[in-house]
Amino acid sequence: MLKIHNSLSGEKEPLRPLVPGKVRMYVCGVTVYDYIHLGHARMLTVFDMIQRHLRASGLEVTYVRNITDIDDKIIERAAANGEEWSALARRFTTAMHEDCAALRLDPPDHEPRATEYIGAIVAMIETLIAKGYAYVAADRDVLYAVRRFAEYGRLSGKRLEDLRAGARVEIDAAKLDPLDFVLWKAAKPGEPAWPSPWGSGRPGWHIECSAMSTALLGCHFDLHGGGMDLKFPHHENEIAQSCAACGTPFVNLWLHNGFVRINEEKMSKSLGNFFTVRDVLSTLRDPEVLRYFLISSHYRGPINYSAAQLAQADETLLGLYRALDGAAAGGRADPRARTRFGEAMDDDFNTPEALAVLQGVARELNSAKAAGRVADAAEQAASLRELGGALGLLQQEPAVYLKRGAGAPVLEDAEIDALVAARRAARAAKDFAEGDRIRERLAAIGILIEDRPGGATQWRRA
RNA sequence: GGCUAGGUGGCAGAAUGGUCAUGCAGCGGCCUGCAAAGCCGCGUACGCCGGUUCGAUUCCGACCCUAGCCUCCA
Repeated sequence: MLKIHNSLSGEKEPLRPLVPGKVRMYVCGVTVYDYIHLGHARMLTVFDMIQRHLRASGLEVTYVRNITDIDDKIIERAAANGEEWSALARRFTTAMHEDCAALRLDPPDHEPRATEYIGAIVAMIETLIAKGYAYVAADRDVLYAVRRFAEYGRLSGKRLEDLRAGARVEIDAAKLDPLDFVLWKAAKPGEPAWPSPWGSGRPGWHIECSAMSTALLGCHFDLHGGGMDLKFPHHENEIAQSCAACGTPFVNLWLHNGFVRINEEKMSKSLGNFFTVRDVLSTLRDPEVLRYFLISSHYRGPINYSAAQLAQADETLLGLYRALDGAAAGGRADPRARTRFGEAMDDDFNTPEALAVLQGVARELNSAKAAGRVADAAEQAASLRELGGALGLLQQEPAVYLKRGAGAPVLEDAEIDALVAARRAARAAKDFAEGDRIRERLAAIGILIEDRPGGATQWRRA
């Protein structure tokens, strides 16, 4: 039975889809004004993992992940570059898609862009004004009147008075309440703008998500996710907008992933301590290492990033591929491993536990290989591939994976094969000194030799 | 200041009221010409102080510490 931690209640709850067998899920995607960083990578990977497990559980999933392609930062960055804002947004959307593909993320079923939904956004704001939840301020911005929504603060566990007391924002004279937020921003000269009943302007960030999720999933749907930092105010505001406009409940389960930290601090642009996905990937043997690292701790907890941690993930993944290497294909997965794995994943997507199941399978696989139990080994290999696949791992050809190194190769594969053959000949002639010399020469350039029973030799890049 | 998560062995990281997490690193053994890989085994881990209990890392309370949110943010 699948249980999921709901940010709304703070407890694990069974997933009860509104339409039996079907799950509608919305995740706040990225604002495309720069290359995505590791924080985005974690969010994207976590919800990809979740989406995969829901489907693997037999549910029909509609996964929506938006793109914010118009906002202040896009406009600023484009102006700084002397670039058209829409060109910049397109450029970084393409870059994000490349990074997602490298991480082997399934594309969402829908990937709406805010600028494609201006009509729906304007309509929703009109409804909010008509129902008395929004007002046009003196500066022509349209604001949401937070005090009109009784439930405001429920998701984040905050009360309006506390928020006001701690508010670090300067009181804006145009606002009825300091916490009122912008639905529609009146355009300043030279800024991109769309026509509206309140004059030309552009949507605020919060209303985009409400309008897009409602347009694609309806007023009331099952799952909504995003990074921890979006809980307040973004998700709180979405609830206020959607509930008020639709007059129905909005989302049943809210999921929030933890942060990526650098030296125990949140990684963020403002702290200047962020790493882009493409920079990190360029240092790795394979993007799968990053994926493994990102799911090796529970999605809700923080994860501390360092090169040492990635090296550890690399070593561990390598061990899994080594186990797979040389095992016969075609076995059937072990039902007990499948059950243990499923139970771990059903328990609020406990990927560390699921990974531990994989390790157990790998150990049995290695034992079977060492004992020459070919059929056993094939069965365990099938388990590893199937369960690894459920996490988006271990789908590559082991022999190919093992030979891949992190940087540019010093020697071509064929040259290495020749040296390995020379070593084999030397050893066959009992010239161990020569054999060892070759091995050391290869080791010096990061090529490691592993002799297999029966005289075969596997090499890999360190 | 308000609110919310946490503090587990050298490192990373789960579960759990009494028995094994798991991985990386380390040590010993087997295997190997020697290695590597693999397998087997090893290490008195649960922030601090009280309480509940036959028994607490696990439940309760106080305290200390860390991180996050309260402004854009995955």
